[in-house]
Amino acid sequence: MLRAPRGTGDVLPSESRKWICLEKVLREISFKYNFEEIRTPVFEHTELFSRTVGESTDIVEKEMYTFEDKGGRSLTLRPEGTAPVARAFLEHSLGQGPLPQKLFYIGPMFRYEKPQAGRYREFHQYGAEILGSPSPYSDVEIIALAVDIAESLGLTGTKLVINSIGCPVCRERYRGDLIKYLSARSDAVCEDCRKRLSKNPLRVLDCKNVSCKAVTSGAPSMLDYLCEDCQKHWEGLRELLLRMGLSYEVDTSLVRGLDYYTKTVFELKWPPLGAQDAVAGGGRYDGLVEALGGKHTPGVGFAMGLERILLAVEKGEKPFREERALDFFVIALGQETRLDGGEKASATRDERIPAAQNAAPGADDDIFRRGFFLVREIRSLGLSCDFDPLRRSLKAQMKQADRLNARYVAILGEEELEKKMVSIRSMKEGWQKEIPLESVRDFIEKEVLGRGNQC
RNA sequence: GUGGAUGUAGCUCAGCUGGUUAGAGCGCCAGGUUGUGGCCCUGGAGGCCACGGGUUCGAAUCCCGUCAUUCACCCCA
Repeated sequence: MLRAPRGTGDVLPSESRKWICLEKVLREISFKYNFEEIRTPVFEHTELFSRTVGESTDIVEKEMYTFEDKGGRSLTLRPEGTAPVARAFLEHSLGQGPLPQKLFYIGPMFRYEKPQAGRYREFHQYGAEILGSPSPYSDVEIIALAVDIAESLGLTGTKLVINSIGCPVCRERYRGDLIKYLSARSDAVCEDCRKRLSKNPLRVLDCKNVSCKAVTSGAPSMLDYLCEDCQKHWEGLRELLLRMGLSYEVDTSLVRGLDYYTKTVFELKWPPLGAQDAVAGGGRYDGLVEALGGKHTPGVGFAMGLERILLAVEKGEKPFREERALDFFVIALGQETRLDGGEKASATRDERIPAAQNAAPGADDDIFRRGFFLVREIRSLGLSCDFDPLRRSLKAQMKQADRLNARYVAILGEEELEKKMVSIRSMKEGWQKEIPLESVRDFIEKEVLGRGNQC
């Protein structure tokens, strides 16, 4: 049997309802913060990511889905959303419009990684970006948005972790000293870290290896190297967070894996998730737009892993309900109820269904046609409605209606047809009334509509 | 990429140290009710026991390999 590729998966109806709810919450909160949605392509020129995310990062080095199209272009399925937004910002000169631009996106991302709880090869991210504001107020707005979303979804007890990794100027100074410090102790760190030392020394800081931790605990801290501008920003950020009542933890080993970050970096963690507990992560990227050939345009943003969020929501205080609901189910009853002409129950499904499709039109057709018209009429009133095309027994159809969580059932049989009536039954309240065919519409408008149907 | 665990019906799982017709619950279909759902009862459909090889008189069961799933490391959302 052919299966979905490793690290990918189908979202079946019971799950897709949760996705719809989640996306609705995300959009509502985004609009509340005055962000507008942007949709960018699922693939981009490979160069966009290699230039911005960084050649030596894991993402670019080994996780990208890169391919050549028939025109010989090197393209890559986007592994993250910020660089594409920055590209679109430039391409459409959004910088010429009012600043800052506040944009959010929801969509699939791709990373060739070994799948694990809350980590997939195709995954979905929500992200929000503020372009054109250097103010720490924007940092805090981004963080507040992330926290607001988590709280709205019932995730209590999230942990906000922040750090500053400075700007290219002060980071370079720090980098020099850090390399000096680490080189002197290179035999005490793990093999991976010895490689990182030359490529990306900051990453040694968040190595979990015990001996590396021992070494890095005494290492110089980036926070002591911040230049005046970065220092002011860092202090402004912390003061604002404090005043907003957003509690945080400073973790100088928090180094985000993407090269474009400057100054503020942060993560929002939700510990019950286990190993993959970062539910949102982001930071400031003041050099990104410039690196893509634009004017200097500061930016801040974050991204949220939606599969991970969904996992968390299930474990949290407000899990999504997955109940389906139908307003009406129309049952048409003829003499020959079953379209399969009484095929043995032992027949398999596959054998029964073609029999149903080949049934010859009979005397019952009038009833079924009227039933079908009724379905259309109910739908035209704005209600959801379904019927059984297989002409099963009344009992079977009632059962089906029950399973579909139908609020009402309309029964159209010979008895009703003779009297030109329809039986309407409330599945929840249990009553059943006969209504003249021609006033069904009125009845539904009066009795059914307006009672409300919660989404 | 590294390490561990697991693969039996649509789903969740039994199947003892190898022994012949592979089970349960839920779900699905039908009947008990000549036209009424939920509860109950009865019957039915549905399994190359992940795949390939090996050991054995005999393998779902033991061994090896492959693939998949999963947890952790790495990294990240």
